[in-house]
Amino acid sequence: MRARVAVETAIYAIDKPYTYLVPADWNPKPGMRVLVPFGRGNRATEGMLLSLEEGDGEGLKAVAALLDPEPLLEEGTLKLAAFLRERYFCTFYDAIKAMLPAGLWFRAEDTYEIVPDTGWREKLAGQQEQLALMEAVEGLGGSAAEGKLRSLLGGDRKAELQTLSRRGFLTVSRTVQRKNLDKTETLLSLAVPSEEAAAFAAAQKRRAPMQAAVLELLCVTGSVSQKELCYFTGASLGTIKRLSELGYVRELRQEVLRSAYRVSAQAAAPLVLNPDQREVCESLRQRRQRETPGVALLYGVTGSGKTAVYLSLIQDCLAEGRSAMLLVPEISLTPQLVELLTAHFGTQVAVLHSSLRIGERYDEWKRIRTGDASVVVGTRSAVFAPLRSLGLLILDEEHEHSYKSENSPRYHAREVAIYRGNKEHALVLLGSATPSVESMYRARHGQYSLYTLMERYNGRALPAAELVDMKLELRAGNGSALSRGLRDALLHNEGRQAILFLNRRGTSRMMVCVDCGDVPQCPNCSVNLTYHRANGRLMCHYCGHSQPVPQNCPQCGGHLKTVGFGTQRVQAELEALLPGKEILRMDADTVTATNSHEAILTRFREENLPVLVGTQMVTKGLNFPNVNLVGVLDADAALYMENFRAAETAFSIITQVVGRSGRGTEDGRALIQTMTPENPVLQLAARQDYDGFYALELPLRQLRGCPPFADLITLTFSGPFECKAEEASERFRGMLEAALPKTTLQMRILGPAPAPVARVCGRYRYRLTLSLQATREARGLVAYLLREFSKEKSGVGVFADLNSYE
DNA sequence: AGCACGCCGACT
DNA sequence: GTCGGCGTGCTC
Repeated sequence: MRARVAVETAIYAIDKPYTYLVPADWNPKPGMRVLVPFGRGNRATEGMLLSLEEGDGEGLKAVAALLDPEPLLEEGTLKLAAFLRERYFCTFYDAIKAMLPAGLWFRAEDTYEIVPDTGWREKLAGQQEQLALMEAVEGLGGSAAEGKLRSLLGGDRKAELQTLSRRGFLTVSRTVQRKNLDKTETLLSLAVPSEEAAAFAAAQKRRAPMQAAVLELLCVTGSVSQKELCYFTGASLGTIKRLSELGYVRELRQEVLRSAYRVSAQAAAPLVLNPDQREVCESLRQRRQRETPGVALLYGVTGSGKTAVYLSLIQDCLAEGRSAMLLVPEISLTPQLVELLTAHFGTQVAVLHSSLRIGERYDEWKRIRTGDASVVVGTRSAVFAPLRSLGLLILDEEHEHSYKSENSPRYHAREVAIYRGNKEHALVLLGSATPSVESMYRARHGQYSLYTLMERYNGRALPAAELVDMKLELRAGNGSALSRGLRDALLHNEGRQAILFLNRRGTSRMMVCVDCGDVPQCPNCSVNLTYHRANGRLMCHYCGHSQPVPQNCPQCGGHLKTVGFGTQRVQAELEALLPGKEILRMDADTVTATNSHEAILTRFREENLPVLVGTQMVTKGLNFPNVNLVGVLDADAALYMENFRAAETAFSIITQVVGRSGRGTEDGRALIQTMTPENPVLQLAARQDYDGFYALELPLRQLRGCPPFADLITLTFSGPFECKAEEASERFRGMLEAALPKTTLQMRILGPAPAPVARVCGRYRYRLTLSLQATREARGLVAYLLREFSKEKSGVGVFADLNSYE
């Protein structure tokens, strides 16, 4: 038998199924991991068994070992990995690593062993480095793992170790081990009838009171975990061992799951749907019953109750014995949603997101796989959750950028959800108050079905939003962050609350020299260093470079001062405006581990503080019934981004924050401060006019050859020399232009141009952008050229990104 | 990307 | 002669 295997170490240029011989009496199945010899050196390498075929293995290497007793991936999941590989220009292993929890991975390590009687001591005389290495191995008992040597001697000893093994002084062997083992606990129970145990306990009471206590507890409870038993009785492990030896107690090892979330304390309030919601639910329910339910877009204004629709549909799904997933952009911003789901569905809910510890994540994954959990709520990567008989996939806030992965595989969770929904006959429901232009286009052109919820909760009207011209404020001598109108509104808002939003990309701070204006830059990247208060250091978000804050400006020796992104200044202005009132601030500095996003919002609501000022974070979160005033302090910031989605993002953010106002009993008000009040995107956002925005944006997308009319493939070339990176992208353009006439493809090629962040980790980056229909043929051509390019060994790396958000 | 093979200069 | 530096080409 022969096996087709995807190999872990294969890079993109050589990634393909490799064929190996399988020994006759083995029982391999597709989806199992294997160990195979790979490359000239026949290094033991992890691989994934893709398929099996009949035939002899003439001239083939043989699979060395099966690593899994049962398949880890099913047929469908293997196909999904192939889909990711083909669509997002990644290797097979990149794809499966994104799909599986980290706890499953094996770690390979080389162990070096001294070959006896080689006379290495004499032959290496004078070669200090190598001699030291050999002696270190000898000191460790003649055999040492690479990691151990590295920590002992420091630095990378790979080259020297290789030389020593080539010269025959050392042998190398490879061990492959699971990184995270399943957590188990020992369960104890009585090994004898309880009467007998009780009698023994009574007899032992004087001489061995601990033994008696253990047995008495076991008589009452039947079986208890060893940890709990020790905790409640104060017994030591020795006591238990002794009882086990005496034959009174039986030990049983059992797997336990680490769960990150506790079950909700309160029971769920029954779901009450208004007539609109009920109608949408009913219609979606029918759609879900179809053989191919397809994709539905639920367009519902802020506060129209999309969540209730989600819950109702999930409920139905479970009642039918099918499972469901709910994806959210960022779980830490939506703790109330997780709470709501656990209140309704209890332990059936599994939560998956990036800040879970590896073990927790792995355990949630296992609960899903075994069917113990049938509702998954999670961020982007939860779209791969191994739910069986999936009936429903929901993407809440489907327009959010966090659904797009920024590293390989650069997938979009929406696209993966649609793929899965299609294959597994499950309904995909995209929800948003400001749908992405792509999704709305598809909904209006019949590719998706469109459902609308226009009625706001409690029938509240949308807040009245006004654009405030900040140019006029400046002319009137008001240089502060708050316009006169906003000051006035804040002063006459007695007893009510206001949210002020400072729209800055990112949420970080930097340092600037007050004398020469210099801003410390990262030595490796073309970005400003950001100041981290927690460790008092300047750090780079791209490469991780970190340095202490300099005493004085490195350029002129002047004074360095941190510049907040303005929230601090606004806070000070507000304190002056409203003396004696506490002004709550929420940004990267005030949100810490102990003072969470949630804690700040809770204080705001419960203490009825007058003003909350903050960055992006204030746009998401709980509903505040007492907020009747919202201020967007610098609406322009969102508009000036290099991305074709800038307008969409700005519209969405402003609409969201304006929607925070007037959720209670009275109608709200919103003031949007801008230098360009004539900007149509801002005007439309102020009117909450999504349809108007869509009508404005769509023809621009068509004109520019952007989604939904065409796909964009971004090719990024990076290398240590700027001219080489540029030259390489120029050459790639030439390769594309030469290949195009032989195809039926149409494409527009933009660039080369320096990437928005031109240097990262000391590597210069250039970009080509292709505007085309990303058909199979087009992707195939790009993939082919990427492989050809990599073979050139130009010293320039390249990656492709389909419909990038960067 | 690794890794081995091979050719060439330096040193024993 | 032997060792190691670096260029080249392949990975079932």
